[in-house]
Amino acid sequence: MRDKEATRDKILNAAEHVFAEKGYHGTLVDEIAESSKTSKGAIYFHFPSKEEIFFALMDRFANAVIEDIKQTISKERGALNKIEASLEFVLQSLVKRKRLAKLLLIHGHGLGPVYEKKRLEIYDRFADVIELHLQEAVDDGSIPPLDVEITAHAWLGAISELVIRWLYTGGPEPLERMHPALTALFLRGIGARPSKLN
Amino acid sequence: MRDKEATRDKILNAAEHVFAEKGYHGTLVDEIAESSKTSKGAIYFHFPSKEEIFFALMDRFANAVIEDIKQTISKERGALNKIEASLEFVLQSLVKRKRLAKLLLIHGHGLGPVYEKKRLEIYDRFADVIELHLQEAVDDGSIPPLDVEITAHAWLGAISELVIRWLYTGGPEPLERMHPALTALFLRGIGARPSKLN
Amino acid sequence: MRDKEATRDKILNAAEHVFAEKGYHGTLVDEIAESSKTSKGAIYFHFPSKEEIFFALMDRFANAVIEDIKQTISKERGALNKIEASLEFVLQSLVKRKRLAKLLLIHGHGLGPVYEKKRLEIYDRFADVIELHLQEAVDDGSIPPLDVEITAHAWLGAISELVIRWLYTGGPEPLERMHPALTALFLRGIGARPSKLN
Amino acid sequence: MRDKEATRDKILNAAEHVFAEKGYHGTLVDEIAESSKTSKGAIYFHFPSKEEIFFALMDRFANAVIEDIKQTISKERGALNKIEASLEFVLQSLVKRKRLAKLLLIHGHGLGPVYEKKRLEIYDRFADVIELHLQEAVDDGSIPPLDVEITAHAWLGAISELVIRWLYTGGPEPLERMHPALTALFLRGIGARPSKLN
DNA sequence: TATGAATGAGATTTCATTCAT
DNA sequence: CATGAATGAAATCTCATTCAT
Repeated sequence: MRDKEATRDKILNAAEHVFAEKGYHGTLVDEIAESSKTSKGAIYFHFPSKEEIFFALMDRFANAVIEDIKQTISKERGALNKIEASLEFVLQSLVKRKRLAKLLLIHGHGLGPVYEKKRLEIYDRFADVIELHLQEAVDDGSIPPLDVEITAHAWLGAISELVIRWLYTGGPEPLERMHPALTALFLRGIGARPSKLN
Repeated sequence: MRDKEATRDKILNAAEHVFAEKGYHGTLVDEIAESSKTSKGAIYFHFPSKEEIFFALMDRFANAVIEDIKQTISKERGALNKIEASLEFVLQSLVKRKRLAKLLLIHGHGLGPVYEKKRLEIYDRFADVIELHLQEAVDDGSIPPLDVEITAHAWLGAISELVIRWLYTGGPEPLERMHPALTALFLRGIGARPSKLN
Repeated sequence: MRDKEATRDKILNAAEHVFAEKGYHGTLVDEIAESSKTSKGAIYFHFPSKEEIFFALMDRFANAVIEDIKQTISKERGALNKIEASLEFVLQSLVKRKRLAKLLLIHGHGLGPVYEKKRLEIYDRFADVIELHLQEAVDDGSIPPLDVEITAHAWLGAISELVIRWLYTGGPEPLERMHPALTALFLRGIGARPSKLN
Repeated sequence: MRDKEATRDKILNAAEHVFAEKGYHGTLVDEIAESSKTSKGAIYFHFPSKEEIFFALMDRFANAVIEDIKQTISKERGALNKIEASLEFVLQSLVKRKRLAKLLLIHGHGLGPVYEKKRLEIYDRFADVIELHLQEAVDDGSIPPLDVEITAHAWLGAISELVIRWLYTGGPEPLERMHPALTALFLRGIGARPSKLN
């Protein structure tokens, strides 16, 4: 029997390219087939529908990023340091994986309500990590008490918006300008002591 | 002339409902026709395409909100007060006009690049108002210097994300919980003096 | 507005031709569109699915034949005469409308269980007419008591089988040979007095 | 060799189930593979096509029934007795082997002309047996001369129709009601002397 | 022999837009 | 201005069959 996984991955990789370039509705299944050098039949053997290809891509992306974030965070000591490190890491991830960022942040919306639910799920997973460490920081007295859930989601929203804007306008200064400005905004926002601010 | 407007508005109102419920691609022109109790022919008499109906709706919404914000702000004295008032007002607007908010914040994305440009335009108009007053606050020494553009967009992103989340999960505490938490986050984030925080 | 009924009929007429020639699965909706000189869109405007076109055709056929039979029968006097007349008429109908007969008797089966239900429904309507007059004949003493339901369906089955066979083998003697043989078989079968038999 | 037969039979048995339930076109080769607990590859090793599986099934059924009928008939003395016995036997066979009966009588039609030819072939084999004995009965003066070919096929048609109807409506009285009614109808129809009728 | 992943021609259906009335 | 029947390009998905393993 031929290599099942290899084909599935070829499809996913091709889909990532095409979706990112043309958006969900702009992408034909035929294009994914051609671009993946497999066939429409192979696609429908591995995925029940076009939509599911997209969702599989979102999951793959979310899992990879979450995993990386946890890795990164584990190297830091102190809740605030962990938070700051993860903020930087998320920004870097999105910037590095432009294609996937476009998928997750923009093109998916074409799917309508169904997509939005999935997206919120994924954001929740990101938020969970942030909330965890915010709560730690509150508990150890590094910052005053605050609504960690709202804060986490507000941060994610801010990051999304700025990355989308950057993705569209193609500005040159993704990290250079966004990173320090956001760090300051976020850390001040939660009442972190000035010393944490460069 | 009267009737012309009447028909156009019937179409727009119906479209607002249907788009908000099913998303852009999920909405058939036939549905708008039926829901508006006019006809497909009438729709294509008043609008050149489905896309333009959507854009007209977004403009209608953006204009109304921007106008209202300016009104609100003009009553306040002091840059920080203006900022705080507008934050509250935007939240209230979005919460009040659920349907239109859904359109602007979510469902349009299906249109792809074309839509996103339009959306960024509208966000820019919101951001402009915020930036203006942030700069004022910096200039009069109320707050330390900061990147007003990034800050404005970060705020908008945070607000969007939270409102979308609320729109989808239907949580009961839109303003009650979001408003104070966001105010604190935002004002602290820009280094407003504690006295401004309740 | 264009003439709704005319198009619907054009589609139905074309479908009758094509289905009869190629069978249900052998017929493409494209072929019906082309043959009807309308368009695929028009077809799907008038019928929700290919299947429904077929069913509409069956209904049209059944209604026409039933109507004609009733007409024919009404001219005869005496239950047995009515029965004999209708037997002759059904045979003639099927022979005359080869195309529709093929549709009803043969090609529909391609639809599977769904079709069979519909076909049984139609046969029931035919059977009802026969049963009615058989019962009359029993009641007025022309023939001995018998199971009119079973008899009616047995007759229909016999006729179907022979017509199908004729349709396939293309034998030249449809009425000439089938009609007298079947008349004798049927009338004797229900115990009609010899005088009725030529 | 053992195993080869075993697999072939597993496939045939599974196919019988699935075809009977869903009709020819409604049945996927995958379903036969799954239901037979073999594989698509195995199916295509044993049969050149889906169609041939169906035909093999029909042959299997026809052979079994014909063989049984000949057996049954050989035990009877007198042409009319043989005829009556075979009528009863065919009914019993169909009733007993519901699934195969469905296949032969109904679902195959989906195959179009190809199938119908096959079906007519099989019916011819049944008809041959009937014709043979009808002719004998005519020859020995038990019944008046008649068109034995038409009669035989008319009988088969009548039986088919009634069995199909019973198969679909699931009426409870297959033999109890059908058998005596049909016997009377058929025997009277060929002019058998009253004494033959119970 | 057996497996099941892969193929790909082709099927049905959708839907924004047009246009005769 | 309004109507809604008609258009037709294009989209997704199906499934018998093949074939590398």
